[in-house]
Formats: sequence, structure tokens, C-alpha cells
Amino acid sequence: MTQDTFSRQQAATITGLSTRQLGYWRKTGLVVPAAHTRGGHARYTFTDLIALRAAKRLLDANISLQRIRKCLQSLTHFLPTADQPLVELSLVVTGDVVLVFHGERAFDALTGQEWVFPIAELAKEVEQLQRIQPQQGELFPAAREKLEEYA
Amino acid sequence: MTQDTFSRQQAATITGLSTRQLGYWRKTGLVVPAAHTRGGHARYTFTDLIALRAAKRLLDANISLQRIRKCLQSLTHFLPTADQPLVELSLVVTGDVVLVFHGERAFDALTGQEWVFPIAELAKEVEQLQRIQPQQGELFPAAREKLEEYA
DNA sequence: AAGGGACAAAAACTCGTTTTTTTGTCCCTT
DNA sequence: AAGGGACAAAAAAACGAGTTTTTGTCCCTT
Repeated sequence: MTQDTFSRQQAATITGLSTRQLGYWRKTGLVVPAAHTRGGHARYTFTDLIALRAAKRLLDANISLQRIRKCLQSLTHFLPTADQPLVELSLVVTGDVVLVFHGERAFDALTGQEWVFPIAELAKEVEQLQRIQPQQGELFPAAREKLEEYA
Repeated sequence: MTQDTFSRQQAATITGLSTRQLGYWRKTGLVVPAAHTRGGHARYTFTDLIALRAAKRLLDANISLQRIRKCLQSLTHFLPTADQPLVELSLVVTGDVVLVFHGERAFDALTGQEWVFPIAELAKEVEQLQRIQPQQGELFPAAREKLEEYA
């Protein structure tokens, strides 16, 4: 027997969230169940479950709900036409930032800003700024004791 | 004529930083010139220039000096043996977080934590939690107006 | 030149306090 | 069941005062 929609109870059990959270999230528009019964009761679709699960993952990574809200906003803004973006998308969560990886590109799920630069590029930049020949060495040289003093 | 070391003036011109910054950074151990003249004056190597340029990029991305210090600390901690990591490394800067990409993996330059998960995985998770058949739909459905209210 | 010192402005951080958001629990209605 | 309401605890965000860090400018020494 395969289901295509799920009650709040079921959704809570499957995703590991509380029914209270599901209710609040629906009311505040974070994840609104896409289907409903004839009686008007909410039914979560499989896609809804994935959204819930993604939200839970972010929560577990100590991303606050408010941040998640903003991320989802810009996600839908920056990937408006993606029909099945699931397979291509990767989320990277660190600190209080959520990054979306879409193919080769990475951008902030919040701001949409893109801030990727390979260090190798820097070498080229420097070379261009003065035609000179590179030489070997450490990336970030020496003075680690001092670094610690001023950190 | 090719140079292999550079004076503070030259380094400042090439990297776009001020001599004041170079001096302060050297004094506080952020970027210490690896070479020096017979007279004991600092000489920046090509590698130093790259480090300076990287720091400038981070500054331009509104990463504070203190954060950069911490990043460099953990970079040297997490990539201790990397001899020429330049070609493999990519930095991603968003918000107040600096990520380092090293091959397939991504981790926080500050904490070293790794938080990557592809959304496609979530679908599998949900499937495993209840054997069911996926169906089509949006990733993060509807209710955008409400999202804005509570953001 | 390069380095250092001193002074001041700007930027960033820290640490409170206060406000808002989120969640849990309980009760009521359908 | 599901939804809603009310109340309170917990978590997160917002704000502000005070402190520290960073940078600029000017002057002096070598």
C-alpha cells in the first residue's frame, strides 16, 4: 500500500518534528501542506515531507527558523523555475550561513551573493599586476605565535 | 628583469593595500614577509603577495581582520602539510563565514566543521522512513506572502 | 626608503538588556 | 484526528554602551 499524502501525525513521525511545529510552520507559511482532505484538513505531500526534512536538518545544524525562512525565500527567488532541482542541489551549512550549490556555482541562500574564488586565481592576478615569475613557498607563512596573540 | 622579492611599497602597490596595513599586519603576525634585505628590511616574496591578496579579497568581502586571523589559524591547522595547496583550494565567502573547498569536501575555515548534504539525500531518507512512492511538486511550496510576514 | 611612535577616527567586537519568535502543554470544538 | 486558543518557557534577534582592533596621518630616526 503506497500513500501519496500524509496526515500531520504521520508527517511528524516521519520527519521527526513535533505536531506543534508542523502547525506553527503551516500557520506562519514556512511549510504549507500542498494537499487537503475533503473536510479541509491538511495533507502533506511527499515533496512537503522533503521540505520538512530539509528544514529539520537546518534546525539540527543550529540554523534558526528565521534564517531558514529567509533562505527558503531566496531559494524560491533564485531558483524559481527549477522543476526537479532536488538532484542537483546541495546545501552547505556552516556557522550561521546556508550555501546552495547549483552545479559549479555556490551562492548564499540568504542573499544570493556569490563569493567563490579559487586561490589559484590570486596567483594569476598578482602575476598580471606585475609580470614576474612565481616561486615556491608556504601559503600563509610563519608567525603563528603572533597570530594567536592578536586573535 | 624578474624580481623574486618586493619592498613594502611595491607590495602595497601590487596588492592594493596601504603600507600602513602591511606594517601593522607584519607586526601583528597576519602576513610576515618571508625574506629580508641584508640591512634587515622586510622583503615580500611572491607567495607573500598571494597571501596579501587573499587577505584583501576577504576584507573586500567584509570579513573583518580578526575573522581572517582566525581563518588563517585554522587553515594552517587543518591543512598543515599542504605544500602547494594553491591550485586545489577554493575559498567561498558569504555572510561572515569562510569556507574552504578542498577537492570534494567543504568545511568551515574557522571551525573545520563539515556540513554538506545534497537535497537528493533527503528524498532517500524520507523514502526509507516510510516505503512510499515519490510524486512531483515544488521544492518549497506556496505561501510566500505569509513567509514575508513572519520573516 | 623602511620602520617606529603617537594620536585620533573608524570599524569591529563584547556584553548586557529588552523584544520577538518558537515551542511545549493544556484545554476546547468539530 | 485536526485545528485553534491561551499561557509560559526557551531560543533567537535587536539594540545600545563600552571596549578593543584597525587604519590613517604626521613626525622622527636610520
